[in-house]
Amino acid sequence: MRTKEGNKEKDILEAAVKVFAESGFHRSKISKIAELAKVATGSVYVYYENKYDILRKIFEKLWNRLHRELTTIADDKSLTPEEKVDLMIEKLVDTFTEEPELSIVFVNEQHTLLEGDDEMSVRYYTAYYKAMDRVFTEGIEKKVFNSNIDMRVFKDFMFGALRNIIHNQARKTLNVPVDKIKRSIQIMIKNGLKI
Amino acid sequence: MRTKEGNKEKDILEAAVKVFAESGFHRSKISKIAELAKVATGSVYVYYENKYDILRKIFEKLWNRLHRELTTIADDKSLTPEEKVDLMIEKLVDTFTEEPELSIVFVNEQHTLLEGDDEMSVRYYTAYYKAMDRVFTEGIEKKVFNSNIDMRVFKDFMFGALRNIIHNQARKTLNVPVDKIKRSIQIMIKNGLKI
Amino acid sequence: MRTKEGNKEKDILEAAVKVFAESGFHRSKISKIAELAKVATGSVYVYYENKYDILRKIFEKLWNRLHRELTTIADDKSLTPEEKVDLMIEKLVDTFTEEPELSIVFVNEQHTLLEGDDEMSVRYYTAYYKAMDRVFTEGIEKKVFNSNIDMRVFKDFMFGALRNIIHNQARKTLNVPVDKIKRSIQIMIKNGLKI
Amino acid sequence: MRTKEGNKEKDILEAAVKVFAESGFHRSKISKIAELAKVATGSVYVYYENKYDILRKIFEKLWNRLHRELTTIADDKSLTPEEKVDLMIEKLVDTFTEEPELSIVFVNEQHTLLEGDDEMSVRYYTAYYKAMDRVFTEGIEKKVFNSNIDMRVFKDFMFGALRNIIHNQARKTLNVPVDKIKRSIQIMIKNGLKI
DNA sequence: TATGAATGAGAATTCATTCAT
DNA sequence: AATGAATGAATTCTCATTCAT
Repeated sequence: MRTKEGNKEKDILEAAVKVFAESGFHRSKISKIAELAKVATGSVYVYYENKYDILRKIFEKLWNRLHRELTTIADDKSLTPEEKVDLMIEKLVDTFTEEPELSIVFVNEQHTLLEGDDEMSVRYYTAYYKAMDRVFTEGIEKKVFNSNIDMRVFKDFMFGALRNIIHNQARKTLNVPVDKIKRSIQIMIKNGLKI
Repeated sequence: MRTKEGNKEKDILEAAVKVFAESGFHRSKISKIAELAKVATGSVYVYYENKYDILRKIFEKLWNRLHRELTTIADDKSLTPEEKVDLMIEKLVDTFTEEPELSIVFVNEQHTLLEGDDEMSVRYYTAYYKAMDRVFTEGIEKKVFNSNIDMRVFKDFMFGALRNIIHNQARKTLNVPVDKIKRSIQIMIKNGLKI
Repeated sequence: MRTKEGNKEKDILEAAVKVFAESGFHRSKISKIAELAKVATGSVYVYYENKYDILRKIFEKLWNRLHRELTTIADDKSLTPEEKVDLMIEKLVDTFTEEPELSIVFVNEQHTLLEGDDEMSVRYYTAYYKAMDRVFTEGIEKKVFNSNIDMRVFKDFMFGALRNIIHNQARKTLNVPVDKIKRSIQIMIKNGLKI
Repeated sequence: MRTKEGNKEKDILEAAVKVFAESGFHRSKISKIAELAKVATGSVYVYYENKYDILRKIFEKLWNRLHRELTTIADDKSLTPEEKVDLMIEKLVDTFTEEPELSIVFVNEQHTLLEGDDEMSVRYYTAYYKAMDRVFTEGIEKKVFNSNIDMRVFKDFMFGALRNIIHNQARKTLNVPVDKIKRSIQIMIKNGLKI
């Protein structure tokens, strides 16, 4: 039986996530990715322009997904800003917890991506940060969030915090149940450290 | 005898920070580092075993410094846990703000380091996280910090948040006055998002 | 698919024999070997692990051949020990005379090989010396060879003598017709062996 | 106490023999030789032009010694040709047995020497082979050696045989008492040479 | 499309040699 | 003479990419 042709592109992408997570982008060999995807080396170039293009596609796919999900939450009129923050944290933690290898690549190769292509970082902020922006701004307007906090700092803060937790979770450095993680983050973000 | 002229060892390390920050570890050429340090290519190998060894030394030096500074704060008996957190944030933001290139390398090449050498990550947690541990634990004991927050999550959270902010600041992506950054973080950490 | 064109593996090996004979192993450049084999530098590494691996393969091939040929003679029941010695000398002189460059490499790089890999020298004695052993022992038993001669000394003696003659012949230092060489050696070896 | 200055030159040469024997000429580092000679790297160049020059001096010294000793034997009018051959073998085996490292260098690096300098090989034959020549010719004239043996083949034969035995003895591959070695060689050479 | 053999540019590293002291 | 820090030329090997089939 011949497998569906349409699978090769996906197989390669999934193999790449594994290999990039394991060895880092620069140490990863195309031949290794091909082997894992059960495809010939040359076939990789049928679906992707070059090695860097594979990385770009990995990020694009993930960003699109996150954008869609976070936007849905941000735009939900039945939720308060606080509930939105809660849900966004939950969604982000879940997404990366389900695909640890993807989250490792996402964290480790962010700068690899940005070094190569600047137009990328623009889309990234556009697609990914905008939803957070809106929730934060809404919270300020509704006077439930502290206006002394700079919005840009908040976004980077929250994103960096999540990133690191997710990453250490994926690398098995941190070993805390997912629910405990979510709750801890939610408390810190919303209420801070203090009782 | 030809005695040591100037301080080549230091010159090379500083040049490496610049080059690594600019191009990333893997794309950086030893020849470029040597050129910037005004030294012959071969001289790099008089002082460092190989390219990776340079990176290791950069991290070691930084970790030692952070360890010393954070420990001093954590051990200061005249301070409350809340004041300690404030000071630690201030110290970290200052340290990296003063050396943006160093902070870029610190964030971007963390995984390059960990891939190559596992014993490294142990020292890293030991030297760097321990101070935060103590302050957090002290806060819980003195009932000023929320015991529903998991300590490990807190450490990764705070570190990741700081890391990302510092990094974006260094990359000029974020453009907020240092004081505003510090204050925003301090509020979020201590009081959370809510008013 | 791009199928194998010609026999690059063999071309590279033959080019290597020429280059090693000319310049010695350590002074030989892979690029030079590739050039002579009409192949790209990188192609050498498709077929051989590294430079040293090429040398190993050269020796392996030769040893296998000598082993086969000498064993055939040693096992021939229609021959007396003296006739066997005669034939072995003839075969060895012929083999190396036909491929002077190979014989130069064989002599000059023996120690290069042994330095790098010890398991090699074992195979070498096993495959190569065993045939001589048997003939010598047979001659002692049949009382046609002098038992005052130590077998190990005899083997090293005969092998070293042949090696040097062959080598100088190949280097054009010695300039004696092949038949004269064979006859001279046969007289020396056999009259010396006789009781 | 300061050691005699005159020793450095000798110390370096002796250290070089050890290092060359251990690692082969090309893999040997000047720094290693200097270290073993308890001398600074730069000092090696006070006494020797370059690495190759050290090797040359090692060979020159040995050749001079062998030349002197073999010539004395060859010119001794109280000895028969057969006795001379006996004594020459004894002298050669003794010389190399006493200094195994020297004999390893002598065998292994012969071609290194010849590749670099052709004038050398001339001196080598002159100084080293001439004595053998005379004894062999004398034996033929006195009708005690077999005139069917080509003189050039005989020299290469004997030299190669000795070389290999000495070498394997030094490398501990061959493990036969020195007296047994001498006697075996003497029997083979002389009985083979007799009419 | 699919293949995998072939390519060759590129970079790290080594180490003999130099030279300022 | 003695030193050892500094040099930089030289070469192996890697691996993304191409291309003939």
